[in-house]
Amino acid sequence: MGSTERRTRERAETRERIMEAAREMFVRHGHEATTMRAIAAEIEYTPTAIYHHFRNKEALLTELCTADFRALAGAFQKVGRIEDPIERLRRVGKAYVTFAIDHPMQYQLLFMTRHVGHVEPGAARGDPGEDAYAFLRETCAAAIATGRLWRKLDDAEELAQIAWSSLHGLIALHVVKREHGAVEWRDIRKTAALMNDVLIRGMLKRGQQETI
Amino acid sequence: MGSTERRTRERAETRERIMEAAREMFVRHGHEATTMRAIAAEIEYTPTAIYHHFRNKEALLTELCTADFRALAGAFQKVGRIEDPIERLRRVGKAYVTFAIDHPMQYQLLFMTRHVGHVEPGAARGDPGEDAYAFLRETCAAAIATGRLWRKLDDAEELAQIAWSSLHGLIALHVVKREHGAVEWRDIRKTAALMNDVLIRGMLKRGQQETI
DNA sequence: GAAGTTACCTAACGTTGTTAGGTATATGAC
DNA sequence: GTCATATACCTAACAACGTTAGGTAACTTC
Repeated sequence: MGSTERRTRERAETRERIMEAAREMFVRHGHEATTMRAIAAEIEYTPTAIYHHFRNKEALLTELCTADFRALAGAFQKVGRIEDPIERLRRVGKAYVTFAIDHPMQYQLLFMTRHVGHVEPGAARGDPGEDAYAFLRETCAAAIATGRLWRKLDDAEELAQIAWSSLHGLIALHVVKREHGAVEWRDIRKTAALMNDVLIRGMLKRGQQETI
Repeated sequence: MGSTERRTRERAETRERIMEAAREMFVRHGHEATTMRAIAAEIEYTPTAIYHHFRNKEALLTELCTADFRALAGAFQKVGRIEDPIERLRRVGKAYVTFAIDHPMQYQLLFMTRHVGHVEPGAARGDPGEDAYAFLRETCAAAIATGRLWRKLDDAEELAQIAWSSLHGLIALHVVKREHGAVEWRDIRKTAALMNDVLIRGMLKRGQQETI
C-alpha cells in the first residue's frame, strides 16, 4: 500500500525537477531559446518524458507562471487595505514593478507575448492577470471619485490604461533594450518611482500637489 | 550593351517583389509566423532564391524597416524646429505614436524584440533609432534648462527614458493585448495624447501648468 | 498469476531557417 | 565565333525544432 504513495511522490518529484530545470533555463535564456530537448537533457531524461507530465511547451510555461501570478495578486491585495485611493494607486504601481523585477520570465510571458488562448479552464473566474487589472481599474475609479483629479481624467478605464502602460513601458524597454549602448539606463526601481510620482502629480488637480 | 542594364533592372525588380510580399505577410501575420517558404511561394520562387537577394531572414526584415526608420527620423526633424522645448517634447511624443501606428511591424522589430547585433555596418553614425533617442534626450535637456520643470527632474537621460517608456508602454500593450477581453481599449491616439498631457503636467513646476 | 496502469524510451514526422551543388542563360575578352 | 566567367535560379538536403506513435519494463490490482 505504501508503494502507491511512493509512486505518486516520485511522479511529483520528477515533475518538480522538470519545472525546476525549465524555470532556470527560461529565465536565463528566454523561453524561445530554450528547447524541450535541452530541458530534458538537463535532468537526464528524453524529451518525451516531459510530455508525460505537461501537455506541451506552452502548458509547461503557463504552469511555471501560475504560482507567481498569485504573488502579484497577493501583493495587490495587501495594497488594497490602504484607504486613500491615490496613495493606493502609487503603491499598486510599486508592487507591479517589484513583481516584474522579481519574476522577469513570468512578466514577459504575461505581458510581453501575444497569446491565442492561454486561459486555463481550471480557474473559475478570469485569470489572475485580469483580476489584477480589475483591481487597478477600481482603484482608478475610487481616485476619480475623490474629486482630487484633473478634470480631463474622468474615465477609470482610460486612467487605468495610462497608469499601467507607463510602468509597463519602462519595464518592457528595460528587458528588450538593456544592452543597447545608446541608452544609459538608471536604476529601474528609482526611475519607476520617479515616473510614478510624475504621473500622479500630472493626474492631480492644481492645488492638490503639495502631497508629493 | 542595353541587356546588361536590363539584367540589373530585372534583378532589382525581383528584389522588390520579394520585399513587397514579405512586407505584406510580416505586417499581416507577424514576422515569426511568416516563413521564408511562404514568402517564396507567394511570388512563385523557391526559398533559395530569396537568399540570393538577402543574406537571411533577419536581413530581409531589417532592410524592410530601414526606409521607415527614416520616416521616424524625418518626423522628428520637422518637430525639431519648434522653439519651446516643452512643446517640442509633446510633439515628439505625438510623432512617435503616429509612427508606431503607421508602421506597426517596424515598431515591433525596433522596440519590441531583443536583438543580438543588428547594427548595419553601412550606416556611418549609429542607427536611426539611436539618433531619434539622442534627439529626444537633447529635447529633455533643453526642457530642464528652461527651469520650468519640477525640481526632482534634473537628469535629462532619466527624463528621456520616462517620456519614451510611457508612450512605448501604451503602444506595446496595445499590440500584445489588443484582443484581451478584460481591457476595454480606448482610441490609442486619444489615450496617448491624454497620457502625454498628464506626463507633461506632472513634469512641470507648480505655477507652470496653466499652459495645458 | 492474469490484466491493466504507469513511466519512460526509441524512432519518427512535419516544420523551420539555411546551404551545398547543379543548370541554364547571358556577358566579356580574344 | 568561341570560350571562360558570372548570374539567377533550382533540386536536394542538413540540422534543429515541437510533437507523437508505439514499444517496454516495472508495478498495482484482482
